Amino acid sequence: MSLNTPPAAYTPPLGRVTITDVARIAGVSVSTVSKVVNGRDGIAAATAEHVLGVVNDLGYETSIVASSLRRSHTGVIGVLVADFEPYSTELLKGISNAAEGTGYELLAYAGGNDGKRTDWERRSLSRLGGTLIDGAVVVAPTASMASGTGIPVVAIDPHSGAESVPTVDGDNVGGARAATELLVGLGHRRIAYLGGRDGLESSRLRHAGYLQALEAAGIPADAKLDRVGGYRADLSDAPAHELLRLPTGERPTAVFAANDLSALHVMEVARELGLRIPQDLSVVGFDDIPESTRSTPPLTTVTQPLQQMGAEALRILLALLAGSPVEEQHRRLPASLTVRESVARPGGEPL
Amino acid sequence: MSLNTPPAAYTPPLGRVTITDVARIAGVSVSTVSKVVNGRDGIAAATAEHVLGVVNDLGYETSIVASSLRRSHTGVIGVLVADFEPYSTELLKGISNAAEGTGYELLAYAGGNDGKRTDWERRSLSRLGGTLIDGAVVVAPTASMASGTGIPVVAIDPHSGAESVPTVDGDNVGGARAATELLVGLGHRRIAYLGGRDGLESSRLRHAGYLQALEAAGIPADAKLDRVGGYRADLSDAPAHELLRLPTGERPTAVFAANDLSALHVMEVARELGLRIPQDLSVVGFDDIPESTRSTPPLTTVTQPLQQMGAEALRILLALLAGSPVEEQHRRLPASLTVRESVARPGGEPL
DNA sequence: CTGTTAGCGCATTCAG
DNA sequence: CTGAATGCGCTAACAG
Repeated sequence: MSLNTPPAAYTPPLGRVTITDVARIAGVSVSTVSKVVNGRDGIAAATAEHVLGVVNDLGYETSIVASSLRRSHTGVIGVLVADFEPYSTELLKGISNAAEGTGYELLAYAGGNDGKRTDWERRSLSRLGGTLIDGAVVVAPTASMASGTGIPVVAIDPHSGAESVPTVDGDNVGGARAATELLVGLGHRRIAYLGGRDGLESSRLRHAGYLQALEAAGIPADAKLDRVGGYRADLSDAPAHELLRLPTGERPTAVFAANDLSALHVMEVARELGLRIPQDLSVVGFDDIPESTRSTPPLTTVTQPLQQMGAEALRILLALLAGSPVEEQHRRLPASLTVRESVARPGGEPL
Repeated sequence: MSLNTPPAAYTPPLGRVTITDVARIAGVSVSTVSKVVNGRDGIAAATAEHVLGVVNDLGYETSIVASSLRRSHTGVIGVLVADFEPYSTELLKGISNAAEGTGYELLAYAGGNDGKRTDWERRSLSRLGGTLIDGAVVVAPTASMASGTGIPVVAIDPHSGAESVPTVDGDNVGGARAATELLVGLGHRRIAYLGGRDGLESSRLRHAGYLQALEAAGIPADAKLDRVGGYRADLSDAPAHELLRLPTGERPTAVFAANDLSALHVMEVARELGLRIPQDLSVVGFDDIPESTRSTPPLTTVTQPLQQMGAEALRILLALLAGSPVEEQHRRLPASLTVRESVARPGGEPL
């Protein structure tokens, strides 16, 4: 069959197989291959079959890059994070589960790990949007993403300030208050707070919950015990050392850290300084990442339904992509306290 | 200044800001903007400054898609996974840490969650490679990726059979043998095996380790106790039920599952069937994902240095990208047994 | 120093 | 039913 005979000028594809390679080997035009691959009709059955055979032989796949440049949609949803750490990967698991069976593929992009850049979310969105991805879930953006692109966006754990995109978060105030109340109830009075990243609404709200609980208990807020850990282990190192090196009598008997990552680091610093947990220091975190059960002792923390939050964000994004109006702009999921062995009464008596 | 006056035909950018928008508003040509943005020299300082001003005002970022189509490299490394689950996200954390400061950004792509497709790795590689990403780390590919593209590739937990790409894995045989020996040492004789995904070398090797340990102990292998769970909770459900519903006397007193995900599911099924762990059934997993400490009781498992494996894969890939010869084609990291509360002697006596 | 031209791989008109 | 032409946003030659 002459169709199967490669033309004289045939060059075996060395690197990536392109649509041109397929066309040349199949002996048809590029546009015919495109139509066959995309299932457009108006192609003779015999031609289609033959082309598909070549496609299969060569292992051709349309380049998402080239096609997205030309097309308006790609069937790919982006998940934009600063970094792949326990919090964002937990959301990712939830998003991934929820994406199953929707026909969309997932592309997670970490564009913030170069350090100094603060507007990674707008930057990433701009770099990928409009072409590569049809929509995006942005995790913990610290800046507005307005004017970034025209694609639909949903934010998880949004930044402070007005934002026009739908958001998903947990009950930050309630969770923080519950965590602080637990410590107060145990008899702690010097309860330090290791805050989150500036610019994030969750950071502001957890701080507010902490202060509310102190006030309700009649405990005056002490600026010396109120630090910022930036939600990260490295940024928590200095403030944790400062807090735990305060002279006895001033040193906190408990630390409520704004997320688990910084709480776990507080525990490390405590161990380093010879403080026993929970006898000498109680520690509470926020998020309940899987790692929170791996420490010794396991960490008491505020449980957020992270995977569910991710799934919810994807659900909203899919609705947006389908053109359905979004019923609620802010979806808040409940948080609950999970008590493990990192807390005790000030003296060290167990619960 | 006339340069700042938009030309008559000015249209405000609605969706994404393109290089053309910037050029038009800055009153220069597209190529001039390109040169400025990419820091090429041969541009008057004043022009550069002016263009950068417009770029900033408009929040322009070069589209990774368009530029990658033209350029040979993108500064982005792809991590290709079937799915975002605890195993792959743990690797992702390690890769992400190792990528910090290298100048590369990370793009994780889940192309296998559409179900029936088995050759997701070649497909994803073909869709992204050659253009979007400079190199790729492929997690648990079950098929060869040869001829997919021309970019360098490193595989973690590779498929069975000859593969030309460098690979990283853990000590599967040794780990599986240690796990089985633990159970044998406790006095178990009916030790079931819940195998991994066919096509993966790790699956084959863990099975081999299990059989080796049985043979060394003089315990005949029993086909009825040797099942396949596909490394996934859903695929483990039926075989787990079958194993645990065997009549007393035939029912295994211990299950060694090929990964933690299936081991955790075995524990769920056991609970559902009213079997107590570890009194009625001992369970051991493989991987030591963070979730393995969250179960009650915590799971005994074979610890693989997952994050380190990810970091190692990235290190090799970077060497490949830099053109350095790779010293070893197969990098195997040690595995060790981590005993938690999910195992006991057959009778149920604690350790 | 700056603008013009030519494609990267592909999908989409519009003619044959 | 199929092929040739056009352009997506961008960069790299090459002119001016």
